[in-house]
Order: sequence, then structure tokens, then C-alpha cells
Amino acid sequence: MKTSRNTVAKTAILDVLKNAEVALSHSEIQTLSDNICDRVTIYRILDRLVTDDLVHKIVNLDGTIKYATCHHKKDHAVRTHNHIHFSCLKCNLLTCLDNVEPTFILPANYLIKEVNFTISGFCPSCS
Amino acid sequence: MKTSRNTVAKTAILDVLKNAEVALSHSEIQTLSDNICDRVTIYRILDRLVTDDLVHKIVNLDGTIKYATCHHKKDHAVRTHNHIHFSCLKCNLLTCLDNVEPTFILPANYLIKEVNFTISGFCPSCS
DNA sequence: TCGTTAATGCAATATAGTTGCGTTTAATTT
DNA sequence: AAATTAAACGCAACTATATTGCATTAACGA
Repeated sequence: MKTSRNTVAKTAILDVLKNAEVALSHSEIQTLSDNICDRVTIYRILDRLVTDDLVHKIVNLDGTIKYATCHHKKDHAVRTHNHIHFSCLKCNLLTCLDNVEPTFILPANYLIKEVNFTISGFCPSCS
Repeated sequence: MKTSRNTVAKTAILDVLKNAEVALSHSEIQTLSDNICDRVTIYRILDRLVTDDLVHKIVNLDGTIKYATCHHKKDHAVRTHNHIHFSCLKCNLLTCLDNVEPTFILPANYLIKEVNFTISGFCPSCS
């Protein structure tokens, strides 16, 4: 695997994501990082952070892509993100509900690789 | 509400969706309907079909939007689509697992309006 | 401090979705 | 069957989102 370098832009973007309590879109990251680099570079940095498992990528209910820092239990051999994401229809924030793990039973012979559960509605602050 | 008219294009697109055993994207629908109408018209027809609850809109794990005909239990007063969608990483097909209903417990004061559960991996044919 | 190559900026291109507006046509009424 | 009306349509233009190629810059280990 290619080695990863800690560049100014990458550090700044990771900081933006660490300081955000909700998942952010590409354009939100661009604004919050004060246009530290080119649009394209942000895409590439985000890809890299996802590959390095420092950030995870969430698809919102409306199809928009959001990014958030990972809160892994370090001892997990296989890292999965099978918690629920909540998308508020009023304040529009996407939150990771890290402690809510859904249960379900799949028919035989389905092999799970990745999971994305998103619920929309009104969050406690807005309901 | 505006009355709905049965046009040639609308009927053709609904047929395409009815005959498909998996969810289709806008461009797939365009191809399969043999370019029966303009790109824009397809968007508008799909919006209308979703509004009329004949078709539902699914956000795939990769963020792509897919459409599929509804298989409602007719006696449901409130219609929800809280079943799981399975997205195969090999054959790339998105399938509705109508009979798999996940269970989960949300923290207090969250109000659910809509749900989208998608799992990716390998389907029975590909695993 | 030098060399390798990951990372970047910029331009161009691709894909997805929306809006406005004048025209067509489905369905209802006369 | 003709007239009416507004839903549906085509087309053009536009916006947002994402990707690729390539020349240049800079991170970092030797």
C-alpha cells in the first residue's frame, strides 16, 4: 500500500471532521476548512482518509454523501459501521447513533460486507 | 391534488419497473424504455410515480438513486418501506428483501419519518 | 540535503438533477 | 365529435457533484 503523508490540507480537513459533532458533506468541509485547498484535492483527501479508515462515508437518505470521523472500538478485528445514522428533517444534521445496533435476519447465502442504516425524522432538539 | 394522466411514456416506464426484478437507476430506465421520452420527462414521471406511491425511491450504498415498484400490503394504513435493500458488489443489482424487517431501539425523543436500510455484499447467486 | 513519489492545482470532462417556457395531448365537458 | 383545460412533454439552459490527466510541488526517509 502507498504510504500516507501528513499534509497541511489533510490535517486541516481531519481537524474539521474531528471538531464536527455531525457528519459533513464535501462542500461543508470545503467551507469549514476555509478553502484550504482545491475542490478536487478535498475529494482525494477524503478518499484517502476513508481508505486509511480514519473517516467513514455515509450516504444520507436524500442521496447526499457525508463524512464523519470514526469512533472505533480499537479491539475490533473487523471494523464495521453497522450503527444507525439519524438525519433530521428540520435542522438537517446527520448524527451517528453509535450505540444503536439494529438486528435483522437475512435469508440464507447472503454475505454481508457493509451496512448503511439511515433514519430520517425529527431529532430530540427539533421534535 | 393534481389529477394524474396515463400517458404513453408513463405507462412504458411503469412497465419497465414492473418487469424488473431489481431496482433501476434513472439511466437504466432510460435505456430499458428505449428512449421513449426526454431525460427530463423521465425525472418528472418518476417523481410523479413516487408521489402517487406506485414506485419507491431507494438510495443505494454508493449514493446512486434507484427506483422499484411497490409491493404494498393493501391494508396498511400508513405505508412505510422499512425493509432491507441488498446491494450486490459483484452483479451490482439492488434487491428489495421485502420480508426482512430490522428491529432497533432508538434513544428517547427521536421521531421517525422515513427509513432506509441498505446492506452490501454478495447475493446468493454471486457468493 | 537529496531523491523518490505522494499529494496538489488546474483544466477539462462526465454524470446527475433542476428550471423555465412554449407546445402537445389526455381526459372531461359541451 | 368538437371544444376546453391543465397535466404532461420537449428543448434549452443551467447548477451541482464527481472524475481524470498531467505538470508541478512538497513530505519525508535515506
